[in-house]
Amino acid sequence: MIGSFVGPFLRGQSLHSPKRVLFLDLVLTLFRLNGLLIAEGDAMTKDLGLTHARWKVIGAIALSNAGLTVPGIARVLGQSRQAVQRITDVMVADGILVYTDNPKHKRSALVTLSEQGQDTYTLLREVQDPWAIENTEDIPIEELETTLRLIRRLIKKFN
Amino acid sequence: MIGSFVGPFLRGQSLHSPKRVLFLDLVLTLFRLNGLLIAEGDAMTKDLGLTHARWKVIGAIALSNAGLTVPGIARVLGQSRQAVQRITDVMVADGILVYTDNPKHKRSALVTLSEQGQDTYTLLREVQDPWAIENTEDIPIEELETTLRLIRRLIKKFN
DNA sequence: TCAATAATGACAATATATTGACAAATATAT
DNA sequence: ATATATTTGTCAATATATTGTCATTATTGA
Repeated sequence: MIGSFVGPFLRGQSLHSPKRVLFLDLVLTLFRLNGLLIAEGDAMTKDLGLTHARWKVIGAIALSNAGLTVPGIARVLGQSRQAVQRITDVMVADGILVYTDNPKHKRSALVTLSEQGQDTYTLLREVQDPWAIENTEDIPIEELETTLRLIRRLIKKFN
Repeated sequence: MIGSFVGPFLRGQSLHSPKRVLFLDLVLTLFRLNGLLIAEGDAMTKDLGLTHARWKVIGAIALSNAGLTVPGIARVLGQSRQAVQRITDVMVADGILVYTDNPKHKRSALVTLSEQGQDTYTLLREVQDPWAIENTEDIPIEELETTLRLIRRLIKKFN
């Protein structure tokens, strides 16, 4: 019974097209890597008092050129804005983040690093940079670019 | 101050090496895609009474050649075995999964699809296959292969 | 074989995330 | 301009996931 379905999207492709299998395999593999990356980050930041909910937010802010709002961070991280709001509220209370005036929106503040937050980010970079360099040492830059482009392409589809 | 650190891992590479930036960018992008994929799957399986915690388990079992135990599923999904144990217990109670004897381990059962579970999987395939084909239509198979190989390579590093 | 190490199930506490709802602010289209 | 749709903050309920612990089972290495 499995595999007997032929729907309107097939457009002549075999249901057992290698691309289909490849893609489903990729999805499962991405879930796994996601978990491992979180574990890597947590291990890396253990001494900094960070959790993945926290260093993800810091990373998102740091990598953004313009400022980010709470929903903006949520979009970058692929999470609900409520989850991000929760952790940013805590981080503001802890003095790591600051809500600053957003000229483009009356209610939706920009989330920025406090002085303490910038210090934390400096410490984060001190472990993150060597980690990033170490783990890409044997990977050709072309493959990284191809992968990033493909991931972005998928994100565009699912947005 | 940021960027002034030069540690033992650099091995002659610039701290601002494009690979480093590319990689950190990739990591953030993977987090985002992870969230979008979960949203895609949830939307896709809404009518089947599945949640991402559930269809992930079903997908992991379906894509495995040999049988999988609870910790095995957890490894494939990059999650804690306790989280998987929780959801498989519920799914067994719901009649979707069955714990079957594991010849290789006295206590750690193999998790398999019940008859109802196989029916559910058939329905899942009926939406998942067209989805997979549709979303890879414009993507060259070589890029999918390169990406999957790179993701696997990273997984191996972090295992 | 046998001691040491790792993996597993079970339970509990906690953290994180989603979903739904509603009012206020913003963006969009006409 | 103005009506409509979307976005956002907030609160609450619920789902999902991690972490820690301990006894039991498997695996590994000497």
